[in-house]
Amino acid sequence: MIYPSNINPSFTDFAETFKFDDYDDDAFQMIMEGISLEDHSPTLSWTSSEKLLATEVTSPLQTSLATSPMSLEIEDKDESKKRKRRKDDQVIHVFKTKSIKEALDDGYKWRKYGKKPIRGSPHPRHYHKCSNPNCIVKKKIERDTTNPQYVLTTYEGRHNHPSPSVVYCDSDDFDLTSLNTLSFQTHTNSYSHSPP
DNA sequence: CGACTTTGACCCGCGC
DNA sequence: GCGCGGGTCAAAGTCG
Repeated sequence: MIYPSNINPSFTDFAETFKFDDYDDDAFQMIMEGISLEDHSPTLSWTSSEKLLATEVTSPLQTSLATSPMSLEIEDKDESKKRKRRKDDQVIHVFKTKSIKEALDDGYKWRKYGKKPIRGSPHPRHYHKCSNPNCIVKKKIERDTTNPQYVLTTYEGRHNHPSPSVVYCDSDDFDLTSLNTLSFQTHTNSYSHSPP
């Protein structure tokens, strides 16, 4: 089974999303495209412009990584083009999230350092850096031009420190022992994440 | 007062 | 070489 290991909302937000009976009324809708709210068994589907390059996730515990962007890697044409100008070991993650809010809580602290109007889009792009002085991870946030309901969040690099607000899980369904090592395969490399 | 946001200026890569 | 557009810097403003 493939799980969207996401993405941005803090685990708290993520969990709450699945509890909403009438989520349309909530100011914050975070529904990843393709997630079934009925059976709580998420499956993935992405827009045709995106190619899912990492597909295998081993357990529902992936949802516990909602606080961490080190998960799935999605490549679209533009990002692939831009990547050529980046360092070889640069890791890019693009997440598409249905949300009214643009500033989704992913558990890390970010400092905004720029905002630019994007040609062809009525919505500006926001630039953020990780607030940790020793961490060079960057995040770009913009609204999907074709569907403004969605927010595209692009992460560049990997955090070299734990999230200041990690919540791994609080459900009986989760097997904590599985958290020791979670591995992912991307098109550029494979890596694993061990929680602190 | 420190942390964060805003915003105009600047830098740089790319296409022509 | 030049212009355009995306990305970054840094000073000023804001907020708690």
